Amino acid sequence: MPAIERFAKYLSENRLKMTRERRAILADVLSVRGHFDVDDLLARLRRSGHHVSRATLYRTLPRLVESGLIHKVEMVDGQARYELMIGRHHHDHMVCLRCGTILEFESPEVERIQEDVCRRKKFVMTGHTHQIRGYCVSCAGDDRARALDSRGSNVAGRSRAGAGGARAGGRTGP
Amino acid sequence: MPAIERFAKYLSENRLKMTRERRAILADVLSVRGHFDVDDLLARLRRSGHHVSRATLYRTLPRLVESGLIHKVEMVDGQARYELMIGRHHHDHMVCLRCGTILEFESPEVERIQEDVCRRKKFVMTGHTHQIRGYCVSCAGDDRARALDSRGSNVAGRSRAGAGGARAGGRTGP
DNA sequence: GGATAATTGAGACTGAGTTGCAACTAGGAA
DNA sequence: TTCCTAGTTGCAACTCAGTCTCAATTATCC
Ligand SMILES: [Zn+2]
Ligand SMILES: [Zn+2]
Ligand SMILES: [Zn+2]
Ligand SMILES: [Zn+2]
Repeated sequence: MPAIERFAKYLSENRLKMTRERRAILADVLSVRGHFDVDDLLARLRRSGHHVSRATLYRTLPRLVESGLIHKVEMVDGQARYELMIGRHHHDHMVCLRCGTILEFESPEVERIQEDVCRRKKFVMTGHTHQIRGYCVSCAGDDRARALDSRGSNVAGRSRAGAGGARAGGRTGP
Repeated sequence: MPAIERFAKYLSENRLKMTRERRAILADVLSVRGHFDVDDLLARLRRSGHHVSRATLYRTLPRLVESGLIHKVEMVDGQARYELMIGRHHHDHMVCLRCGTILEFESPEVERIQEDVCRRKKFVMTGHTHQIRGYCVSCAGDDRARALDSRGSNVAGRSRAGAGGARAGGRTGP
């Protein structure tokens, strides 16, 4: 089933409306591969001439998540990312502290162990977050790398471009 | 080596000073078992008659982390926790979405797999975060549980006591 | 073509955490 | 011990992601 149709179905099933804004957001989301954040999305929307307010975007993303079209990646650095989940299945992430690159990994073994642990502790798991921090190939070996994290305030190069005005930042994740 | 001495060593090695505030914070941190957040700590400090500003607390915690005495647990819900690490080793966490209880687990197997993955992707790992969300024994089976998370905005019962004034909240994490 | 409930945008607000700055103080030098 | 200076503190203003309020707008059902 086409994404737009799937979203429409989800909406009508929940007595929600298919608005121009929601259509624009979905269209944009479908056009990106990889992980993106709210600012990325907003910048692209504006560039393509759509007027969607930040509030509306923040209100729509959870709908797209609930409809199963995208997935929210709650980053520990406090900046959530999203990714298209159509035809994909669960995986976890590795984040480069210098360039921001996000790699993916999956391990049925780890998933199994998680369930074992939960069973043992009688814990009902509803979700999990598993992120590896460090430096990707092209950033490792760099001077700035090393040290930081593990012990110490692990906050390194955020990709946030300084930005000029209040919240106009245009980011373009690698 | 006693904690206070270890901290003093760390401080002098870094040309930092052992102030009354730092001593009070360390003493308090040493008196707690389990995971605590900044508000917990601040409330206890005030209760025990110490005047330590929020800013100072935020400035001191990274020092305690760097000295290896405590560890920062970056929660995905945006509220960092800390825990004493003296005589302990690495572990990860399970967080109850209803009561806030934090359980711990450790799996050498998972840690090994992580390293394998990194080796394979030529990623230099400096740290990781692995958190399982769900419901603990006493909260599972409850009505409010179920649904939420996994798909949908996984935000459930934060332990935050309503609190009256601006930031006076007294929390007492289980 | 309405009626009506959902939606939108703007801006105020929240909450965790950070920062600039003037006053203060630990701790080595004299 | 007294001085001197770099480090420290508290406060308040600020940042930043995200949420909320509310009047105006609009999709959908009849
Ligand atoms: Zn996983
Ligand atoms: Zn991914
Ligand atoms: Zn681990
Ligand atoms: Zn722990």
